[in-house]
Amino acid sequence: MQRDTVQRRAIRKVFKDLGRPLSPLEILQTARAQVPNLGIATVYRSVKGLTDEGWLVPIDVPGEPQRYELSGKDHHHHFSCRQCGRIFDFDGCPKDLAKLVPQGFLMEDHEVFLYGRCADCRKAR
Amino acid sequence: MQRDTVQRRAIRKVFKDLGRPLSPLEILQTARAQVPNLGIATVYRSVKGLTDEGWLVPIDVPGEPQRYELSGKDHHHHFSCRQCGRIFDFDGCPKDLAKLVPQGFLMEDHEVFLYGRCADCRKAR
DNA sequence: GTATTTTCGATATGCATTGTCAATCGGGAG
DNA sequence: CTCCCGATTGACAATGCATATCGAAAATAC
Repeated sequence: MQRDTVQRRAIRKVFKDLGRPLSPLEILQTARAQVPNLGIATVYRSVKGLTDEGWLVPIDVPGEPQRYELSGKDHHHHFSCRQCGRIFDFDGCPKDLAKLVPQGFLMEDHEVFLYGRCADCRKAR
Repeated sequence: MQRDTVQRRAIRKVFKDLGRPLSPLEILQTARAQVPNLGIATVYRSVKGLTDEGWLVPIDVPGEPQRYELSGKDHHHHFSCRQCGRIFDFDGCPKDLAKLVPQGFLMEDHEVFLYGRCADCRKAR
């Protein structure tokens, strides 16, 4: 069974604190504040475990490494800040997607990505 | 200077014939109909050349290898068929994206991906 | 307390992509 | 048209990156 270790507690805390999709490297860097010599292998193992048990879900962002976020959120999409590289959630999605589907095609799912500057980066400069 | 070789002619022809975004492997497999022992390195080299001169543009599809398509098309997005794995273009895009941007964020760009079955795959079964 | 799982750190894998190099080809000079 | 040289090719090895695995040491659950 999955044990409750300081490393896994730290990783879970990182997700609950930041509340946005994180890459393995972001998880590592943030969790090291609590567990200084956390290994990247442990991050991958824990993420895999947490994904298998459904606590995390994988997120694919075009041209970026795999990220993960807490499962169970409402339907939403992602905003990528070109300056700081962070990914944020936003609620809602376009309502007129069905009109765009080509003749004869069947749409089962959709993804929307917005790119730009996040509030922090706009303020910073 | 760039020479006009049978390999590059074949690769350009593949893009003009298929008219959809192609991965290096798709290019290789299709172009081998004309140039049987075309090498993958040549595909990468040619694609890089064609991209540098602006004839191709790179396309990132979440969770998939890089693809390329002819430049100069009108604004459009991509449909990914879950059955055959091919990527198709579709025109137009949602008009109500601006409403979705979080407070204080600046949207500079957007991407939309649709997933499902293409017309061929729906017919096939 | 003891058996078992988990960790770390290094090393290994899988994959897409790039480099190497001898052999070949393209295309302008003659 | 033919020659010639540098650009290009194809096979293969090498890289880069994300991810997985290994074994000894440490931590956890019962």
